[in-house]
Amino acid sequence: MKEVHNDEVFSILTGKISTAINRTFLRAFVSEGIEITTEQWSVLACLWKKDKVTQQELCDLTSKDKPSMTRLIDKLESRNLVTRVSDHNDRRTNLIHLTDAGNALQLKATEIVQQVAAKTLNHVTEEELNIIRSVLKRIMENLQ
Amino acid sequence: MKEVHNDEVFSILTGKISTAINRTFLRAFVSEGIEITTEQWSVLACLWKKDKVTQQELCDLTSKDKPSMTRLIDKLESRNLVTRVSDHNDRRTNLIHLTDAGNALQLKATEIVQQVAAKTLNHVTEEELNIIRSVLKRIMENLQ
DNA sequence: TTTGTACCGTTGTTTATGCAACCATTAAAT
DNA sequence: ATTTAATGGTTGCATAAACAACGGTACAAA
Repeated sequence: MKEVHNDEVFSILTGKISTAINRTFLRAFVSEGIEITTEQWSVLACLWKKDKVTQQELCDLTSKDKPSMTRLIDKLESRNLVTRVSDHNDRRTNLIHLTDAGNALQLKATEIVQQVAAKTLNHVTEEELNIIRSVLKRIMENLQ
Repeated sequence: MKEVHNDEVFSILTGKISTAINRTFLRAFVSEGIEITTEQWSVLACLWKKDKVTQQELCDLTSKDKPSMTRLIDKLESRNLVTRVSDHNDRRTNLIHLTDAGNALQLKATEIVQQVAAKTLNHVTEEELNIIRSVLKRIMENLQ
C-alpha cells in the first residue's frame, strides 16, 4: 500500500490547496467589483456554455448535490443572474435561464478567472499540467 | 498567458476534486464509527505530531484562519478530544492539549486515512506523485 | 507611566457542503 | 386503472469558510 507522507500531497487531502485557490478567486472577483462567489461562478460557467438546463444537469456538471444546487440557484436568482423556468413538458423540472445581467458577467469573469489561473499556474509547464490532468482524472475515477 | 481549458485542471479551481475527496474521508470516518470531520481530523493530525501548541500555530499549519480554528476547537472540545489550557507565561494564548480520548483516536484514524489515500491514489505512480508534490508546492507559493 | 502597537483569540454575518427527509410529478408494473 | 417505483426539487439540521470587528494581553516608546 502506498504510504501518504505528511507533505504537499496531504495538502490535497486537507483541502489546503483548494481553499487557498478558492480564497484567491473570491478576492479577485470582489476586487474587480464582481459580486459572486467561486461556487456561483462555477454554475454560471456551465450556463455560459449551455443555457436553459435543469438543476440536475448542473449538479452533474459541477459535482454538487441537489440541495447545494437549490441554494446556489436561490442566491443567483436573488442577484437576478438567472431565473427558474418551469418546464412545460415535465413539470418536475426547472430550466435555469441566464438573465441579461447573468450573460453580461461572462466576459469580465472569464478574464479574471484566466488571470488568476495563470498566476496560480505560474512556473508550471504544459507537460506537468498534462500529467496533473491525467492523474486528477484517475483520482476522480477512484472516488466513484 | 497560459490558457485554462475546461478540463480536469478546472476541477481544482472549482473545488470538485477536494470536495469529492473530503466526502470520501467523511464517509470513511463515519462508517468506521469515528465521529469526526475531515477538518477536525486535520487539526488532530497536527496535535498527534506536536501536542500543546497555540491556536495560531494550528492556523499556520492548516492554513485556516483564526475564526475557523476557534470554532473547530470548540467542536473538538465539546467532543472531549482536546482541551484549551491557558498559557501562564502569556495569558493571551491557549495551549491546545490532546485528551486521552483524542490520543486514542490516532491509530484508527491514521489507518483510515492511509486506506482512503491509497484508494484515492490507486494507479498513480510514485514518479507522478513527486511531480504533483513539486507542482503543488509551486502553486502554494504562487498563492502567497 | 502612559500611550501606542502588535498579537491572540472570540463573536457576528453571509455563504456553502453533507445528509436525511420530504413533496410533486412522471413512468413503470401489475 | 391503480399501485409502485423513480426522478426533480426543496427544506431542516449540523458543520465549515471568509471577512470584519471586537476585547484582552503583552511589550515598546514616549
